[in-house]
Amino acid sequence: MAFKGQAEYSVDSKGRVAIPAKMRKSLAPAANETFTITRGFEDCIFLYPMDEWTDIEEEIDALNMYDREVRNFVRLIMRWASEVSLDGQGRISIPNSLIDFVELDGSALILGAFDHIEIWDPEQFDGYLNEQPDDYETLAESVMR
Amino acid sequence: MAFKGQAEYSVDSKGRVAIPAKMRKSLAPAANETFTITRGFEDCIFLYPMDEWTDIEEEIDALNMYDREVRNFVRLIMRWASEVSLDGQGRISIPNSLIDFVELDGSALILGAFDHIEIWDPEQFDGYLNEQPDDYETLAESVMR
DNA sequence: GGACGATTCCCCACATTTCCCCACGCGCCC
DNA sequence: GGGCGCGTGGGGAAATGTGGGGAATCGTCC
Repeated sequence: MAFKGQAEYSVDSKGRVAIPAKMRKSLAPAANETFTITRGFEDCIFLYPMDEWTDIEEEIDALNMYDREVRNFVRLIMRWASEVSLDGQGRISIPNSLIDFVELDGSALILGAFDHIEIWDPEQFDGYLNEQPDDYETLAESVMR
Repeated sequence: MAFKGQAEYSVDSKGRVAIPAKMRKSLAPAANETFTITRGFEDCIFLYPMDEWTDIEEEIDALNMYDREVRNFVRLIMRWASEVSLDGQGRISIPNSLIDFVELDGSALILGAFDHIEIWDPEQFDGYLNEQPDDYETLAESVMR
């Protein structure tokens, strides 16, 4: 039940974005139509269904908070995080802080990314693709071994 | 039910600060709407819900008080500590000593930091962020392995 | 020992924001 | 071609953050 596909949807004046119906169908019942939304890597937003996020929390819980680097990381990941649920129309509302952070204005690119969903500003994503030094085939060789 | 998110709220003339509703909902019933507030690491205030603080007390209890370093640490952490409870409006009042210590004036940044809540002076937090040598992605690579 | 003052605590009221519900139109699928 | 599902937009009600006031408590000074 992994998240697949992409779609470009509008972000309305209230910061709401629809989650594609196909991705909604990939949601485990245990997720209870609820996500944890937070800052992603490389200037995008991560959307973890509740059941997946629980695993991440367990990993964080196992860290040693008396380590300075751990505190830095925990502050960065948790300060952007919040819980969001689907409304009756299958949308979530993105916190203003995250909209500013990834510079969303008007439209958003929704990406299925296996265990989570990503939200990008379409232009930022174009820029990200162009920055990639390695092509698809080279990446596959080095990652999948 | 970890603490997530951030908010910038005002500190009124009586030293009161609201705790964001979302964080209040993450409070375990066992915490009984009560926190232990104390000096945090890196110039901020730590706010531990009562149930989490119990764990810390057990850790401290296990330390060897005949060790000079242990005594120094215990003095530092305990001398700033006190118990605070939420009022009818979901606020706590911060002891004057801690307000002076982190140089709060007028507004405070409330951070969810997994097992506790942090209170920063907004400018101090900006300075802290700028001091960070590593970016988010690098930190994640070194911490989460 | 009593009275005064300062401080703390609790309650009430307002303004803003957030959330939830309803309604419309396009497009896809049957 | 018709119906149903899906994405989009707006409005009303409840919850949230903010400020102030009054009563009880504590400590201090006379």
